[in-house]
Amino acid sequence: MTIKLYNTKTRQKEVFKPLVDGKASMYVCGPTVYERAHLGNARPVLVFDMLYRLLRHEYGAENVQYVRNFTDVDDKINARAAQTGRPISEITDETIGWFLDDMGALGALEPTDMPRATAYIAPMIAMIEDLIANGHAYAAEGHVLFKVRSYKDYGKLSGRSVDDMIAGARVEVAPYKEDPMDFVLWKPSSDDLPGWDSPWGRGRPGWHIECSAMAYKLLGAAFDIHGGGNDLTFPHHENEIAQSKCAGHDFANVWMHNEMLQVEGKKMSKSLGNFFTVRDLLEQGVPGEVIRFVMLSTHYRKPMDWTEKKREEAVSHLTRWRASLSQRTAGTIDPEIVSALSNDLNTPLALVRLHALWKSGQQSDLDSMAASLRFMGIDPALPSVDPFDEEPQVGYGLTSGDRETIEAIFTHWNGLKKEKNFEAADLIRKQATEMGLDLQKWLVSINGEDAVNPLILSTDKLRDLRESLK
RNA sequence: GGCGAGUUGGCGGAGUGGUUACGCAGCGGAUUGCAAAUCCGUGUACAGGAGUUCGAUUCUCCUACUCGCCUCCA
Repeated sequence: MTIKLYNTKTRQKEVFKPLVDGKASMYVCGPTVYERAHLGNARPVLVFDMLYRLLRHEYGAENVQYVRNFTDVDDKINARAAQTGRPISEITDETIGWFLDDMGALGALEPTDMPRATAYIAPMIAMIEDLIANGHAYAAEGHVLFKVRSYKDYGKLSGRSVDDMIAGARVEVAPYKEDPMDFVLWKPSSDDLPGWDSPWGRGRPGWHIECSAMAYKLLGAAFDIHGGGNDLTFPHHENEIAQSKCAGHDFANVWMHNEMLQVEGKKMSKSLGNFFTVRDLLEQGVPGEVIRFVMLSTHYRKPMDWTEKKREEAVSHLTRWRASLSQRTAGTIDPEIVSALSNDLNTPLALVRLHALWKSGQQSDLDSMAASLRFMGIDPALPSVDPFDEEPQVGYGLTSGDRETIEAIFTHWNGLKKEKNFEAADLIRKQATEMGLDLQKWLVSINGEDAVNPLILSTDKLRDLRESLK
């Protein structure tokens, strides 16, 4: 199947042709590890997870190399350490564990390589030395700066010129810079900051050099795809390109950028109070696959708006689909879905196809649907929409005690209906509805078993209602 | 100020130079103690203007608006 990808570098969709026939390589910028990943962090992870899955499907799992770094040296981490009094390594180790747990809950596969920046300081220093030797960088006052004017194509990826940017004048002016646009490759560290010995004294790397150095070490001088959020296009990726090209590397062939996430139509930010982490959602009882489904429902190059309504619709679809799929595992991935994904990751179109397969109801279509869902990172065999799952990341925060209580109420209600005592039955139903339990929706079938509609209930109120029935 | 993306029916969201997805909601019907769930039916929307064309929602230009990045937050 021909895979087409939109390349930021050329601003058009191109047929993907790997540098090495039958093998694909990709590098995706990973998180700076100092706190829980927020929902916006999850978007590139899921976008490139889908790409990774598609490439594995096309070339075979053993023929795809996927590198995603952890930035574990950064001033934000230093600040967090200073503020909490905890050692840096403790913070970064813990955050990396969280990140992998949270992304795993969203069904993201782990990349083949997950390098930590601090393990690649020597290659960074070597690369910086090389850049200085070739006149692309200079040392000044313990800093090493990249000479932006020495790379003629600087600004090409993001479509801007150095002169335009100077006009914009939002650059840090520092006395040691020859040109205000020059960016830091290496900076000095005081004794209380992490640092490594270097030809320029004890210091630490600037942000951009790590990706150039790690991509070179792990993927070589040239590789196929480089990805990340579109906020990274400038300056991060522009700077990566400048460094790597000036070091004589061909670097990435295709550049892919996902659009940003919004929440109810607004940018997620701490000041607006709409900032939340993936873990927050999971703990509220939103299953990881629901988060994934919502993410898949918008094309990666369009802004993704996370809304309560979309969350509800995703729950509804997955619940219904699961009821039809139960244990089906024998199918093959639907070709139309592969085709949709191969066209620049058209995940919304792939979901449309899933709807069609579901609606058909044919055994073979349902088998194919199950296989396709699994391909897209949603396991149809996992009963993760079970509201009684006590693990909050896959359920709705209800306990088995709640289950027993609801079952008792439900049985009682059904008994009254069988006796044609509708007046009493309706009264119970009304009481239940008032506390958030919709008895009528309770019969949604999941895997052939009765289940409740995903509602957040109060355990105490449930108990009260049950008592009142006795 | 610079750069980029976008504007599709009530909402969400694909796509196409001519036959106009799909989901949700709504409406009508079947079913049902009522209801839920399910099933059947139902929706000619492509920001505005100009141009190219036999024909444009789809291509070009302009205008308006929205959003993002350029600044620690992906």
